[in-house]
Amino acid sequence: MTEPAEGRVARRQRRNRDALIAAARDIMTEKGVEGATMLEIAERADMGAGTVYNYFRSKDDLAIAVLETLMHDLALRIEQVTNTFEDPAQVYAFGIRTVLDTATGDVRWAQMLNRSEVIADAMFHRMGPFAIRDLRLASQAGRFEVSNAELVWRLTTHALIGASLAITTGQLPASASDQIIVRLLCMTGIGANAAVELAARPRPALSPEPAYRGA
Amino acid sequence: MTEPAEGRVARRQRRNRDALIAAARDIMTEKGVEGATMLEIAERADMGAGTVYNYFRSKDDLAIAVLETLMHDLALRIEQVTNTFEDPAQVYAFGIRTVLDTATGDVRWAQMLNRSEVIADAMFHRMGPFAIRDLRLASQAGRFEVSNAELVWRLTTHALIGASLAITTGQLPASASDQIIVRLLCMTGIGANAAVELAARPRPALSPEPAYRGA
DNA sequence: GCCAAAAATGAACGTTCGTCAAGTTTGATG
DNA sequence: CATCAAACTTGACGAACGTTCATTTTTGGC
Repeated sequence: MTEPAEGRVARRQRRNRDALIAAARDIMTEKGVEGATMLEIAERADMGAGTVYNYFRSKDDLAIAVLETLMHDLALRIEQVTNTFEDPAQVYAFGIRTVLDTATGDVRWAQMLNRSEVIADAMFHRMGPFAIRDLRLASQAGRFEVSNAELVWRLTTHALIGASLAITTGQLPASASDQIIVRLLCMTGIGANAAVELAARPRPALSPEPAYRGA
Repeated sequence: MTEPAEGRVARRQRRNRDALIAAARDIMTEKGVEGATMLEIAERADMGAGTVYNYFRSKDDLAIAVLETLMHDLALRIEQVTNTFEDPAQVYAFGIRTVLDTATGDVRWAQMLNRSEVIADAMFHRMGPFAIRDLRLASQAGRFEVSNAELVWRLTTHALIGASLAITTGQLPASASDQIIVRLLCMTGIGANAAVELAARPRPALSPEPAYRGA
């Protein structure tokens, strides 16, 4: 059969896969995606260079997997803070604000921003379940006017990554963050005034990032 | 002296530069940006491989120059149609709608979309003077509520390119175009209802693209 | 303990971008 | 017109990359 059972083999393969992602994440953090070579990644994961291709079809595939771990972790940490909020619109606002701050402040994100379409796509899929849920909740509560939450989230991810790139490359000042969030909130159909108010609310701190222990 | 006069040398250099852009545009149209090699481009422009680097610092520089010619041409053709419009908000709406249709329908654009950040940046700079002017005119007329037109345009370019990429890769249906334009118009601070109305107005056809004759 | 099948290996391959020393053209000057 | 320095062109070249593949090693059911 093609899938007899989830046995020891599958577990070992998952461990190797995770080791590769961890190694790639470390090296790509130091040298950027293009600067990281497949040979170096394989060596840090204690494998031959060819073995990597048993787990990832290409270098791009591996880079995407790395990004997805970063994003999933961030989404969970955001949720830890926002699940005490009263206003569902504020939950969404806090989320995109935190993503913007992380993308521009965290070196590991900043060095990957020049692969915009890959990052935006990963963000759409990995953080989408959280963001789209929040958009829908806020719409049901009458705070937002979003008929197609997926579409709004898709546009928001690209604009968010683009804005982050503009900030890290100095084309936009970091002080533009507030205005960026206001305009992204405008896409939810909320009025400009309400968006300004929403973006100005105090934001509690995120919990620190836990150490990576694989998947 | 460094710049004695605009003589024959400068003219020949511009001809060479234009020939390079034209050659690169052709080959990148056929094979995409990554598929085009510097050697092939140089040969089609009748130069040695090394000569290209006298005109463009890198392959990226050349790709950007190609994009900029496409965008400038499109901006002029849009202007030809919209300068008869009464409503300044409609001018902007027609512009972004046309860009979206072109980016998803024209093969030459579609094949370059996977370099999102480069395309978006070129669009920001080359079409920005037109778009930002339109945003300001519509704001002054009380149709939009935009305090920072540059920022809105920056976010719009990235969202627009991202949406185009999603459509060409099949992640979004082409029928989502209307909703995309509505949400991009929302970023101008106009209400959701007004955005829907604006996006639904009839759009006259664009004049056909003139043949490329260099610069 | 045996064996077929799956996984790992790392050297080799084909391409790539960008560089460089050598040769050629240019145009102002005497 | 002859001269010459500066600017330009050239194409072979280097270094490095992602990926492949024949070979070896490991695996796990019998």
